[in-house]
Amino acid sequence: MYAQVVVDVLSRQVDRLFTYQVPQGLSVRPGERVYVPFGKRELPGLVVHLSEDAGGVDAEKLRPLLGPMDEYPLLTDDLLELAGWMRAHCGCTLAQAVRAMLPAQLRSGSARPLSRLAVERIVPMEQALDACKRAARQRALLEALGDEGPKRLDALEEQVHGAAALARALEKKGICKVFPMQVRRVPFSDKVVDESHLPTADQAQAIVRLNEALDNKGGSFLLCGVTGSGKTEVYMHAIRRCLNQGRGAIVLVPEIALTPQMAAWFRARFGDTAAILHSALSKGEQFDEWRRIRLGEARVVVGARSAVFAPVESLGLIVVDEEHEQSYRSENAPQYDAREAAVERARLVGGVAVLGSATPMMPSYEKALRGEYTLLEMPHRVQGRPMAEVEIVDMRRELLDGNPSIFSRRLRQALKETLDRGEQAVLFINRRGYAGFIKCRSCGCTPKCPHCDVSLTYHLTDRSLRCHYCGHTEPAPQVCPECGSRFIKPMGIGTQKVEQVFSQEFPGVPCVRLDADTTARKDELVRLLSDFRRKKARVMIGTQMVAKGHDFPGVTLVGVLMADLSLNIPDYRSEERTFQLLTQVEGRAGRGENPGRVVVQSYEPDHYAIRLAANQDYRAFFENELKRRRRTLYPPFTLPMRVLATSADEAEARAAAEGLAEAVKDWFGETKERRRQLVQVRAMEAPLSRIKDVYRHQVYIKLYTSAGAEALEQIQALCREYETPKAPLRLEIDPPSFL
DNA sequence: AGCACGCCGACT
DNA sequence: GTCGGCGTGCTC
Repeated sequence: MYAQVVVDVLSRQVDRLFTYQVPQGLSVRPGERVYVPFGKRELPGLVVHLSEDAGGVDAEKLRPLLGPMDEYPLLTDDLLELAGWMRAHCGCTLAQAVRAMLPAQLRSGSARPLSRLAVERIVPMEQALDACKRAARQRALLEALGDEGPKRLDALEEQVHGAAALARALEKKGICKVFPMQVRRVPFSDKVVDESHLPTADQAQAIVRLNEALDNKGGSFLLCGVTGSGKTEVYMHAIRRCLNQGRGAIVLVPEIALTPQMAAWFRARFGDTAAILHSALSKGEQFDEWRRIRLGEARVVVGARSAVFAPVESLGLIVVDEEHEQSYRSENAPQYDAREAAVERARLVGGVAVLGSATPMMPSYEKALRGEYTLLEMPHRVQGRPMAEVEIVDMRRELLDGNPSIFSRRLRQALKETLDRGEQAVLFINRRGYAGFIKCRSCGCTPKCPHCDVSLTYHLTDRSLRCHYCGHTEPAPQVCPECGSRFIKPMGIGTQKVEQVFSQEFPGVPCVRLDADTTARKDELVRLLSDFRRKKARVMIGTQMVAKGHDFPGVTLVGVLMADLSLNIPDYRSEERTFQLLTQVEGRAGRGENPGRVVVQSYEPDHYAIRLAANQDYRAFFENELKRRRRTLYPPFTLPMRVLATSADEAEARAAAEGLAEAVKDWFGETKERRRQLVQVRAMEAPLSRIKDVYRHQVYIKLYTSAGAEALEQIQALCREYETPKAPLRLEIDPPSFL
């Protein structure tokens, strides 16, 4: 018998399977970890399959594997297949893919199942009590211990002081046994509360379609439902169906630590059947949850991105909630996209994948329209609640009318009314826009790159405007090129500023500020959120994080201070992000009994992203944006990518980038067909041209979507060819930013 | 990735 | 004469 093994070495040069003899009398299964001799070393590896013959390799060369590392296979068969898919689609090695699928603690070796001392009576109760007639406290311990097998000493200590010492004494007498008992670190209540409401018509329809798919061959779905339409309820029904079929389910959420309600819900509804995986758990807790899943004790998994690899046996359903969230893309190797991995994994197991959002990513919705996913729409809120009423305030007008404050008259008035009624408000400011673009306060225009249709970035050092995509540079204008106004200057205010102005205008009103500074620690963030939910604060001022999926029933007013900030960050997705952000933040208003109201302040009040977000009209936004993407050649019509060359030696970085750019140009120039696949290639300095004395050059490459896997592989191969030990090249496909 | 083997400068 | 620099090359 022979085993094909992925050896735990990350290098590309060993990115293949190695065949080992399985020694007589040893049995290993696919998915199992084994120790193998590798050169002079002994390394962990993972068996991917077994065969009767050596598979063409010279049988003399084959060495025997040393033996299994664990008691059971760590990966399910579908995960082994998924690892192969990742190598093909994420440009990672098999070993990297496998590592991503295993809890980190398994590698460090310190992953011992946590055990606590427990005590168990080993003789009949009567005999035991008889033996300690004169020891009242030992008898007390025996009684506390009762008849139901072993109990943990730390639990007994609460009833009988000094339980440990007493137990030792009883052990000496041969009455009891003290031993370490394995415990789970996260205790769950196993009460199952089923509070399912009668589904709305929208929900019922979605549920029917998902059930149908679960009962048959599976499929991929895009659940597009407005904020407050009750997508979670739909997930719940699908999960129940799946469990009833004897299969398991995975629910991915963007950042579970921020939405403790989600975890609480699942615990309440599924009790011990649910496992929660997220980064706020200790490594040990994560491992315990992982093991419970692997051993089949937990069959519903809720977790962040990496939970898509949870080793659920006979998986039937994967839900990706808020599928538009950036956090589903992994930035460091392996660079996978959890949405794509979810769809692929569901396909491998013949199950169902559901991507849900009020504002799906452009490519997802486009796939749904093309039929790659089945589109399920939920255009109405539950219980017939109306969408919040959205008002857009033109900040150019405010300036003209002599109000230079960051609060418009409308917003100030609305805040006052809301606070007078004893209700709560959220003030949202998108600080990511701080990246430094310039904007004319009179006409609202922002200079854009003539080649790339993204905002130009203001560089203070030489007062220039630069394009982060193509490197185009021009001097910053003194007067607005559109209207001649002198009020053209860098934009951006922060949360501190808002807080300061707010407390001046509304003295004594308690407010919380929520941004990266105040929430460096996760528990601090959770505390601020719960303070606000419990109404200890009346107003919450925050960045993006206030927009995300929170349910604050007391909030009836949402103020968006500068809707334009995210509109002008130099990224082709800034229109899409602005629409998503505004739609989500507007969805925070009026989730309780009282109707919601939203005031959006903007210097570009007529921009389609702002207008259509106010109407919560996803479809119209999509159509509009798709037209722009077609015209400006961005996804889903093209695939932008860049190769980053970094080196302590500037000349090396430049040479690597320029060499690669030439080679790419040449390769695509070779045939007529390839020429049609390429939009552009260009080598340049990276926008952040030096970080910590490491020089950065980049090659910007844009391909038409028609270019297949072959083109991508070629680019990867050229990267390997043109990198040097001192100037490594890293390919980033559709990177989140070009800095 | 490691850890070899392999061929050229300053030290006991 | 050796110890040791890190440049290629292989690992079932």
